[in-house]
Amino acid sequence: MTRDADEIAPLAPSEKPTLRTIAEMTGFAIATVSRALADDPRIAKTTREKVAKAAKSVGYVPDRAARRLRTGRTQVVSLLLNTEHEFLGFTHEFLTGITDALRGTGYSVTVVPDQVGEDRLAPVRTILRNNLADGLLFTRTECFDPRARLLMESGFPFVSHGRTEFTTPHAWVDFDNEAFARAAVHRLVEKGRKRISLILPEDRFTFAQHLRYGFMSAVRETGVEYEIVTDVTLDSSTRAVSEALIERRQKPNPPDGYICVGEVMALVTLSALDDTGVTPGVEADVLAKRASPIFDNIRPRIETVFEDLRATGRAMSEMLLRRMAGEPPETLHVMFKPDAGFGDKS
Amino acid sequence: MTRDADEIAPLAPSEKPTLRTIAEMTGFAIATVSRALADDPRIAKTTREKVAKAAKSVGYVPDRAARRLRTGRTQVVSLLLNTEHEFLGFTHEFLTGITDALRGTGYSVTVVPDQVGEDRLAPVRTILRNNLADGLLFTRTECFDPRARLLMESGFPFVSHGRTEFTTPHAWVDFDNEAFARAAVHRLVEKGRKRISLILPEDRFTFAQHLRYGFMSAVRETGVEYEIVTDVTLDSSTRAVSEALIERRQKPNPPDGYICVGEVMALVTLSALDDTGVTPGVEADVLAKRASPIFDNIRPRIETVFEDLRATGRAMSEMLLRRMAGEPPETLHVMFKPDAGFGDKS
DNA sequence: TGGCGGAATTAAAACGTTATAATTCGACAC
DNA sequence: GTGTCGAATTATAACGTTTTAATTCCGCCA
Repeated sequence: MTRDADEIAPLAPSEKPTLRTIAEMTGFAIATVSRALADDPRIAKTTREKVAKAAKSVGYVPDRAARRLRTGRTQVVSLLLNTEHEFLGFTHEFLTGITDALRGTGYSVTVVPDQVGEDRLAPVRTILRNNLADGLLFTRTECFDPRARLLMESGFPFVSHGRTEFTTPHAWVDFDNEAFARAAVHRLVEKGRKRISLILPEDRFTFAQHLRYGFMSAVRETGVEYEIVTDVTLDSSTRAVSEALIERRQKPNPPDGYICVGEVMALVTLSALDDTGVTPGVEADVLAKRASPIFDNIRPRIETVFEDLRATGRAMSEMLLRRMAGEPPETLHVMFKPDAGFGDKS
Repeated sequence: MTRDADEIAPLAPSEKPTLRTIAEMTGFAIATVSRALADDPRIAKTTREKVAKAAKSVGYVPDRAARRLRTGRTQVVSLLLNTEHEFLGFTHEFLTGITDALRGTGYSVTVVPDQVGEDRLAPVRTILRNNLADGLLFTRTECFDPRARLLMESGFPFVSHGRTEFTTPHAWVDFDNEAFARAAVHRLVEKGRKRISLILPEDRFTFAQHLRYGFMSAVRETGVEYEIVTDVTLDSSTRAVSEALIERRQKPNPPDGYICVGEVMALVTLSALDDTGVTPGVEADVLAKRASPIFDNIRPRIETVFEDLRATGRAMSEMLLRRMAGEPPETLHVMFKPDAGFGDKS
């Protein structure tokens, strides 16, 4: 109506600006403003510019609830976070990578607890049914992960940390645990170790298979003796692991090389060795995968391979953004390789 | 219209149930259903029951976007999470406590990065302006924390981890760092240590004051020698801290007692001692505050005090719920005390 | 018989968007 | 002049709630 002048009307006192505010300022209809802000080419360029200017001048930012109600898109990404085990740097690094990648995209991250013991599907179902997110990230992937299956069936965008054994492709980011295990065995043999011990995750996790395969094939290649600790897994309590390790050392022919998947295992192993009077680097060697830079300060120094979880979180988020934008999952995966060799510095 | 029968109509195929669905099933109006579900006493009891039953039978759950649009409440709690420093167990434990306490309340947690280096207010402003949450949690509180100030001015519910020095009351949860520092000094003196070293957080953080005060008063009480490391703070890089510690040991009259605020400092200190040929427990002692249970596996064993961050996260969330429900902040605070004394087991 | 009060329910508006389906209006062809 | 087309804009409905302000209806009193 009052669109004669080229000037935009001054903004109303101090109410939250909405499309209507801008419409009144510029004299255009709400629908036009909405389209103009979406940069719809069907709106005249001059109009778009005028609207953009007005929007900026009042600091307009679209109401998420309204947009969400209308479009059904939440602008939220959910992270299924394991809360029962110890992770040291894991959670922190991973989360940092995720928020890093999502910065400036308008997406926010919500954290949803994932108890491996309980029904891992429950939180996923809630998210799907209540439409709480546009995409999902999760860790600790199982070979036939029920979450992955449900999400694939529902056509819901997700990226898993770790692969599955499903034939249908989905987006994933993984660390090459097979290569890690293989390299660790070779390195220990190189150091003259004769009997190598490994603690695995529970079998249902995909990376248990990768670790086992890498370990076994390197063991066969080198002919070194080996043992895979039974009774105890990566998820056992530190106390249980510690007891198992100590008990083993009191029996004949104990291992002299230890491969540790993660810093918690490494610390437990080191303390168990210490408690049984074994000096790492002398009578035995410990090799570990670690996610936290702080490990440089562990004494005695041990050789480690660094899994960059910040980069992992970043990669997963970027992938999820692409999935949510409609990109098909076929080519969306990244495998992080262990760095060239072991070393306590890198 | 068809409310003659007492039976509720069978639900429509497989669409997302809404108030309208239930209204059609029961024959009541949407408004009635809404009220009934809110257990409004102005609705007849029998009606409420019938509606509840129908809602349950179709698994109705209110649409968050719609509710949010209508009421302005987001059902979201935001956590300002520091992403630049190393925290080992901190983030994981803290977050676990939060999700724990929020389970079943309908609130979800979003994680927002908080870079101490950058403008710490920016994320808060965004949250306020865009109405992204109903409440806020943050850590690493400063004496005159600008975030706390802004939030108090805006009347926005929040709980800080750590106190401020503002006169206006606000909700907080804190660990008694003063008592920790005091107890640590006394314990070291008890062990026969003569010169005690402490690394503090940057001055602007409130807990720096508490630590300093506890430390200094115990030092005066006992008459022990002391030094507060300059040049370096809790937030310095591990490398810088390590170098400072090592350098100090090469000068005359080095400390023989170290108080470490957090496991990162403890590890760095232990490794620095090791690197300079000092055996903890013999020529020097290290005492630490820790947040992660894994520290039991650190060798050499050191005495620690456990700050339960899971409980902290839980307490903060519960408090925030009460704040969001309108409870005034005056009485909302909890101080966690260090456990009775030092010990490597508890 | 008429009116009144109160309990129970409901119609309708609103929250701020987006998308569908008009509507306007000038230009241009016939 | 009439008709058609297309570009630009707009009115309107809808998303699923909550809440204000009716409306219905019954019993009861005068």
